[in-house]
Amino acid sequence: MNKTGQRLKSTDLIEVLRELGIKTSAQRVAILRYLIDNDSHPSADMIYQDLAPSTPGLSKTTVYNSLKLFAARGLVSELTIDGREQRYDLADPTHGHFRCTTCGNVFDIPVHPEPRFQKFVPSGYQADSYHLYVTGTCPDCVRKKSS
Amino acid sequence: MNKTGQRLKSTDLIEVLRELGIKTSAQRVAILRYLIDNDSHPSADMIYQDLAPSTPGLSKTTVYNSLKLFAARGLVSELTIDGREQRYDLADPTHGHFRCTTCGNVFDIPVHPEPRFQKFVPSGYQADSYHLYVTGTCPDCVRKKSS
DNA sequence: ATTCTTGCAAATCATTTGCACTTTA
DNA sequence: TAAAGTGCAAATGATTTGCAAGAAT
Repeated sequence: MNKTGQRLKSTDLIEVLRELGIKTSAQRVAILRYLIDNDSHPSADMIYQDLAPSTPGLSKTTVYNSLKLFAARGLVSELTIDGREQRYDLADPTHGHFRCTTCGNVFDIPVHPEPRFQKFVPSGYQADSYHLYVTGTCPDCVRKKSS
Repeated sequence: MNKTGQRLKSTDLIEVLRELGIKTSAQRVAILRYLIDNDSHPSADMIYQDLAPSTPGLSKTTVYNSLKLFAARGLVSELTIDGREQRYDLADPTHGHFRCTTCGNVFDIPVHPEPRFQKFVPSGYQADSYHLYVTGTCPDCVRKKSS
């Protein structure tokens, strides 16, 4: 379920892909829809597990292929937030990530004006993207610990 | 070779470990020295490959064990900067990282007053660490491209 | 029709684990 | 000497690769 609770029309998703020069397929549309509908920063495997029942014949290879392609086209960003596995997120430069070291969940944190990070980049370096990554305890886990 | 070009005495390294409640061993001292002498954000395997010739009998398992222990004690930080493998760095909250997407090298960037990131963290969340991660092109690669 | 995508299985590669042996405090 | 560390080899788990069959333009 996405933020607005509406199910996006496949034709809209197809258009998104076309605009990025990505050939469409039922699988790619399903994966894109999944990313839009879930704020869960999923791994390739999570996507596969969730989609497989409703997407007959979907293979994990295709999930990997599609995500890699989406990332190359700038549609999604690859979060390397956890040592072990790669996580994915719809590309959106206006937020960073907070990872709770207690429950392991990853939360978005708003980081509006990215340009303010420019000053940290030494001259000579050409920055393409900025990402703020914070580690700590989320509200739920803070509560549990204090009770 | 470290920044000052001096070879640190083993007794000093041993003291560092002891202060952190880490039992010492020849391997741990070698790994710590390596981290101090190299600003290369190495992976466990790079450390192993570089140290193996001069550290008879060193095993990759020990490199992993030591790094995990150092990280738990706050001596090093685990950089999850690349999808594939974990990278390590002497802990130092006063810098972020810049990864050149052309040559793959990782550079430190000074990010002095961390507290300035606090404002991005929504209330209720308890932040332990902040890390700014920038992606782009390093000066060397900028030069090569324009020539 | 031609080119790109898919999916299976096998291959890789980083990291972890089990366990007997060695070292440290 | 008790407790912790080490190293080998095997196990695990995520991701990639080769390749034949299927789908899109």
